[in-house]
Amino acid sequence: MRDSNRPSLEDVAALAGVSTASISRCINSPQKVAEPTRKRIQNAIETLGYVPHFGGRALARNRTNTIGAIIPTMDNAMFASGLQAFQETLSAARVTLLVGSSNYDPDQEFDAIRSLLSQGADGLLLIGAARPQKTLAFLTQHAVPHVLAWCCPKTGHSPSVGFDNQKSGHDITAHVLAHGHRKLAVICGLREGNDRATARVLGIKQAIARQSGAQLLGLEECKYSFEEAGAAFAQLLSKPENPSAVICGSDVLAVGAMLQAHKMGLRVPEDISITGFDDISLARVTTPSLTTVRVPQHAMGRKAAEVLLALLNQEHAQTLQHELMTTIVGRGTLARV
Amino acid sequence: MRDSNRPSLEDVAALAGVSTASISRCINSPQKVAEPTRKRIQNAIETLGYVPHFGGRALARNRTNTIGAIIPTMDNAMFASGLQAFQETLSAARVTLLVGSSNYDPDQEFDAIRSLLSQGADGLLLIGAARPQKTLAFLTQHAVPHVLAWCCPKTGHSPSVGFDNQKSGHDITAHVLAHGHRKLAVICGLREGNDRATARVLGIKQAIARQSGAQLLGLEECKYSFEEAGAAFAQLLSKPENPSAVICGSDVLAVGAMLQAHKMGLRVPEDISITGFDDISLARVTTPSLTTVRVPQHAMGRKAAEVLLALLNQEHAQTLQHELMTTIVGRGTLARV
DNA sequence: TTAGACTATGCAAGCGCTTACATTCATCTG
DNA sequence: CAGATGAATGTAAGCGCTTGCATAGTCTAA
Repeated sequence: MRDSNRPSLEDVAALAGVSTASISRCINSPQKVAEPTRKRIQNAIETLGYVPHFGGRALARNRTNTIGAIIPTMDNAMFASGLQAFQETLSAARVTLLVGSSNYDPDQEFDAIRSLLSQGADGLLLIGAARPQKTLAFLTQHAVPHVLAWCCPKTGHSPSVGFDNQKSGHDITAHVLAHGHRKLAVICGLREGNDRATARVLGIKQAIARQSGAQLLGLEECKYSFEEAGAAFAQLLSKPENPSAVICGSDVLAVGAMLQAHKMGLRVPEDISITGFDDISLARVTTPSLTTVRVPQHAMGRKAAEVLLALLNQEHAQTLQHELMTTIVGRGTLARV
Repeated sequence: MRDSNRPSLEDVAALAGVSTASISRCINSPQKVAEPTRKRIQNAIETLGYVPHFGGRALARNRTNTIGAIIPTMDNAMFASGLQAFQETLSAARVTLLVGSSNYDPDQEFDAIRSLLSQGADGLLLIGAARPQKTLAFLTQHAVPHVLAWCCPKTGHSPSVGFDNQKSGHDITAHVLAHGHRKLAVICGLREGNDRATARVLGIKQAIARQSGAQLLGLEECKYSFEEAGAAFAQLLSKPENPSAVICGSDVLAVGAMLQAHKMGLRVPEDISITGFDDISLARVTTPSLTTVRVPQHAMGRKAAEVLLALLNQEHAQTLQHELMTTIVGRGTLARV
């Protein structure tokens, strides 16, 4: 049954006294329509309040101009500004962003992929490189254009835009060691299925191994929440020997640790140093503000969008793997010992 | 040109040896298809990796099972958890959420509305009740199902799920006054086109007016950013007479003010009290943590989704205006004088 | 046994749009 | 001035799916 409220191309055509084809052309490539006709058509569109029907268009074009992004979580701001930049860039290209979340669960990610595709997404943004065979097979079978972000896989042939998590983990640790710390501890996110967290820890361990006299007193895995990070921090400090610095795999963890330190009467950084990772806005808000690793989220999101758009337009990209650099932001939570 | 990668209903039908109609039925109302046929069809779907074509479906059904939400900003977490709850509820009903943002600009909001509708949104979530005639006319003309959130308009007949901003502004101010403060100042968001901010300030002024001896020493409007709020705070404290408490229209503003106070060597709350509004996660992170107004974001988002879904299913709702209650969360930034 | 009631499936007409191709008409060229 | 050229517009065939209606097959009850 025809929805009487919604004017169709045909209605516009009738009002403007032209064929539907002209209307379509007028909308999609105005230069193909003569000036006076165009004016008449635009008037008709205006008066009817015509909005093209998405389904009809998608069907005829076999393209939705929609792309999907699957983010592990929206709970914290870890991916927010990258996603924002991604979205802005897409928006400029008149492409709509559809967001799904995986909850750090490969199965949920798979579902999200199916769901976004069934919503008509022309391409996908995925976080990280590690995923089960089933997912990879699905992406291949359907030839889904996609780009990986927040990582820079040395293997595989998916386009990617990201940074070297392992190297960054190494760097911040070297930075902490350079401040004289030797007894370290780590709080990281759950590593299973999370290649970024895994790589960061690898880098941290590597840096510690390279520094004589340095030791890793403990490592706690937990979800990215203040509460769990607080508990992890307490756990690390319940052992006979206390670390002088706790390196955290994310700002959220670091802030959770700081909150807990405060509860336990420990001063940061006088009694214990804490570092984060990501440099989300949270990092500037705490007292003292957080020494952390700045991830070029904005550039990453933007570049990822550009790569994906190029992919959809069948442009042949030169570079498939884009590696961006992280930097260390020295603020107040790291003391010299 | 047919995309060879993508199996269509017809392909599945051929493989399963049935008509396309049966496949469609098997997907949309399995009970209408006999057990053995269903099995065969499911097999075929599986082996081909069939995913229904969104456009085709949307066209045939004239419904996308997609709804749009237009949020003023995604920069901060002000709307995050409400939106999260909204999305979860929709998700459970197999409806996809499309998010747009307006940047607190009515024109951008109008564009976002058009854009989401042209993306096929079946309905919309909008924040606040104040919008230009042009927008209202458009919504009416197209008979767009929508619900307003974060507000509870006494007038107009759009369904809404929200709270009384004015009353909440009044309440937190009364709370501050009850702590003995008499010299107050306010930092609020830009009020033009923002009925929530406007109402909150109205409530604040009302409460001050009702308390003899209380005065409003200054009011600064600024964008919702730490920096601008910091500048606003500095401005308020540059006058001959200093407030003993600064009431902020949002946690973001309050945190910006706290950061600035810290820079200026003022202790919170010993030297100056600060209150927020919203109770986003930020509020727990500062030292001391923020006294603020808790907005029932989760309940609001969930309820809004329920109302909107009911609307789309043509169910006749009893109540159209849902008002939820806010509460005051006393934490560390409000001192007694 | 057979009419009647169901159930399971197929047929085919759209849904609103895009676009290859056809047509018309004005303009130019030799 | 006939024919060629090209710009502007129209015609109509799908795109992949849903669904009302038709049909075939199965079961029940008198």
